[in-house]
Amino acid sequence: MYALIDCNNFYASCERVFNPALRGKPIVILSNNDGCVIARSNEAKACGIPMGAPAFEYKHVFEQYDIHVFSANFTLYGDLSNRVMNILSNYSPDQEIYSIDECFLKLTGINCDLTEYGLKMRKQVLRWTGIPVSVGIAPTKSLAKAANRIAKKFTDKTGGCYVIDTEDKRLKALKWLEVDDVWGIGRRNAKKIKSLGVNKAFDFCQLSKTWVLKNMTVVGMRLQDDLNGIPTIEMEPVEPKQSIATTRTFDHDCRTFEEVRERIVTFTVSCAEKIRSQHSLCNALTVFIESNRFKENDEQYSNQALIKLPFPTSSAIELAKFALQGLQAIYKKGIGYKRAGVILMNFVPDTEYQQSLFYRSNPKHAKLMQAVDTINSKFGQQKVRLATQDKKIHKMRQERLSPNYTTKLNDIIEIKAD
DNA sequence: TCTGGGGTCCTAGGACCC
DNA sequence: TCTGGGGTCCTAGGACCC
Repeated sequence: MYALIDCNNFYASCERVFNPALRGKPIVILSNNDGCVIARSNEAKACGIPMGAPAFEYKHVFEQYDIHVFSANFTLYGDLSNRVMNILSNYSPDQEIYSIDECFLKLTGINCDLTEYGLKMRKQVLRWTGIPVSVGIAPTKSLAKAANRIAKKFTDKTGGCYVIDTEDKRLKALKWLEVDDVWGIGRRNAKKIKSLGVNKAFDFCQLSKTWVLKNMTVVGMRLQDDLNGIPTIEMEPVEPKQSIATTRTFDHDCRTFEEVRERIVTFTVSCAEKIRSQHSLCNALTVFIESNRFKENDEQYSNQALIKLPFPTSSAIELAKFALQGLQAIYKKGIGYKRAGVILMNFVPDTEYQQSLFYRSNPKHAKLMQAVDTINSKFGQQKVRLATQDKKIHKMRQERLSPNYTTKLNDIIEIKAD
């Protein structure tokens, strides 16, 4: 059996942990630059605020319903996530952390009553961290996802844990679950499936293999089996990432090459720091730039450049040079750029790689970067920067940021008493 | 004025090989 | 008039997830 444990309205719950007065009140969390709504409490959902709502368009709704608005505080959410995952790891040796707010546990060899087991997890996480979670348990991962949905939707009845352990329960769940809510069926495929008059997960399982293969590739066929109770989607071991990206939407349109160049270098430096921390070197990178798609009257342009490196490296200095080659190749004058990014890929471990006959990474850089990483981790992000980066650190708009309650040790933080 | 970010997997089609 | 057959590797783009 597999369990899927999912934190309820995770970001909103994190804000509530240290500000209990917010319990029962509507909360929304905004993306970078306070752009879009990326998380909502149940109360905020009830006010009709959709996921991804642009903050400026919904300003009046926030005021009308007295909604508490927060800038995303990923430091806080990341730390609380670690605590939740740590607790849950005690319930099975086989844990897959699937995202910041959910994980799978393989419950092989657990002989007690599974509903009790799930409720125990929920209770302990709530008491130790203040984060409410829902637990779904079933014979396959996609069914555990479905069970989790039931647990969450009918918390009053289920107490926050639902187990699919009989054929009757499996069929009942699939006949209840909408096709668009099936894990692995996205907007595009849901539309295709619905055009056949199929609306429930159960009916999706009845579709012919030929149709599924043709329209949804082998991914769809695996999902069908998994929903039918044949475990097909396995636990995934933690492995180093295959690509690492830093991408941003800017708070204004950048119209000069220098401005865009500075951002690209900063993104590259950030990516380089990330691959070093997973002990990889990269062999290729992509740079992309995009105009402002919301300004329909402006000339639209977007492009990307893939640069293959002559040698594998994780040196920010070398990577920045290659990234700028890419930028130069695609940069077009006269465009207002609104978004850009850098993606590193084709990784090899930093301990074992093929030396090129003619080119190699500057051997001094490895030590230099190590020193930079040490300094920055001790004294704060970007204390040591490349000269091509901006003199001042690019500050995001974060007008409603909560304190880093759990990770900021130097400051005294006032926590409101419950 | 303002509109998110970071990943994975799969496939079709092109380039190349003998 | 007529133009082989069977592979592999790579990449861009599209689907999905949170």
